Amino acid sequence: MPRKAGRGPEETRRALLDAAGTVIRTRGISASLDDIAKAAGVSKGGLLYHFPAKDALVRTLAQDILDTYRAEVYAALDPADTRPGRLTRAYVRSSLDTSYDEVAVRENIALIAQLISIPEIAEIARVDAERWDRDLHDDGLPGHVVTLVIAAADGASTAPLWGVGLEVAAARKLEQQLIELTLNG
Amino acid sequence: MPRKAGRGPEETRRALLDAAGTVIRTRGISASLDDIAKAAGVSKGGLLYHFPAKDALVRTLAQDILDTYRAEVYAALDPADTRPGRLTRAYVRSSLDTSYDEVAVRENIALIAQLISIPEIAEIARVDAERWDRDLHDDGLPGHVVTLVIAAADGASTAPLWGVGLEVAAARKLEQQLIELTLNG
DNA sequence: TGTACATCAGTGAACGCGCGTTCACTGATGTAC
DNA sequence: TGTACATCAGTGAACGCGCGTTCACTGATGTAC
Repeated sequence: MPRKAGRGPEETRRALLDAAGTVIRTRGISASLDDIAKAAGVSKGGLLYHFPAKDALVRTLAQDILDTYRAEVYAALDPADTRPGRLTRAYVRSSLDTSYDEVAVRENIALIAQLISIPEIAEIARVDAERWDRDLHDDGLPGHVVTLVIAAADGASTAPLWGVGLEVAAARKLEQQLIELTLNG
Repeated sequence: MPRKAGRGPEETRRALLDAAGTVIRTRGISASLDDIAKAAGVSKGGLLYHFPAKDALVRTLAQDILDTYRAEVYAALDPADTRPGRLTRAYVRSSLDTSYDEVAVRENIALIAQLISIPEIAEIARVDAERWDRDLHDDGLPGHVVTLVIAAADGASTAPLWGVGLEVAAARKLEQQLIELTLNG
């Protein structure tokens, strides 16, 4: 049974990446290729046609998640906001605003935390983190304000990883406090 | 070759836990029992005498790390400090003060992040996180201050996990800001 | 103090299972004429 | 428009290796008398 009717190869590839995300999120990084392939409706061989090895799949997945998050933050930029710190505020909103896809954002952090034990992926994450560092420090705010606000946003969005996330009201309040710090800091 | 001269069974057990920590830190959770055992100067069978299965070893390791961290924070309590928020300040100092064993504290976070994909350990971490939540909110500070300060401390100490930690000067400055927030908040 | 015996703290070989990777093969799709 | 052929997008069986676990065995330590 070759090429599934109603699905082009690019869609299969996308389905495999998505399946890898959900399966690894629940079963951990030791999830088998078989499980991932099945979740995408493809045989293990089919998976390996698109990604020559597990490493390649997982590397692509990590990069994809980081890119998606960056795109989300930039999409959260407020066009009406022209004051210094607008990127920082978008970052805060993306990290804390529960109206987004709260679960997805937070689960992705847990997923990346798992993938990061693989050296190649640690390197990918490092490059991404350095880019955030540059971009956020070019955002017009004093360094110590950026450090505090971003650390708090990261801490809050990483909290579910340890088992207890913020309640919605607390997250709203924190978001408000952090935004204010970027305006009066 | 039974019982190694100059080392009692309790010391062997401790050596196995320490070895598990360092080996898993560098090679990830998929590190083999053979590697861990060798690092502790024991055979694989010897390891399994002390810990009946890999799960048991890793569970004990996780609990040990969490307990150690808690003890460190409580040891960092300032006896001269009787104002509200003293535990929160100890938490901040433990997380950020680079004079402690900075590397160890931060690497332990990375280690726990890896272990947390195992459901049993996720549960252990959740219980621990809830206990911190209670203890910190009984510390005499307004909830929104605790949330902000602890989130920032967590975010800063988790930063190395993503690849770029704070510079020493920035960490000092952040520590100072957070302490001030607990005093004037 | 010596002896006998039980238990403790391991050793190291063997087993078996799961999983990543390879490979021969296949039917649909795209292209040339 | 039909036909021939190449390539694409897979399938699924087989292989082999690593790793967790089991197990028979062992020499040192502790205990009773």
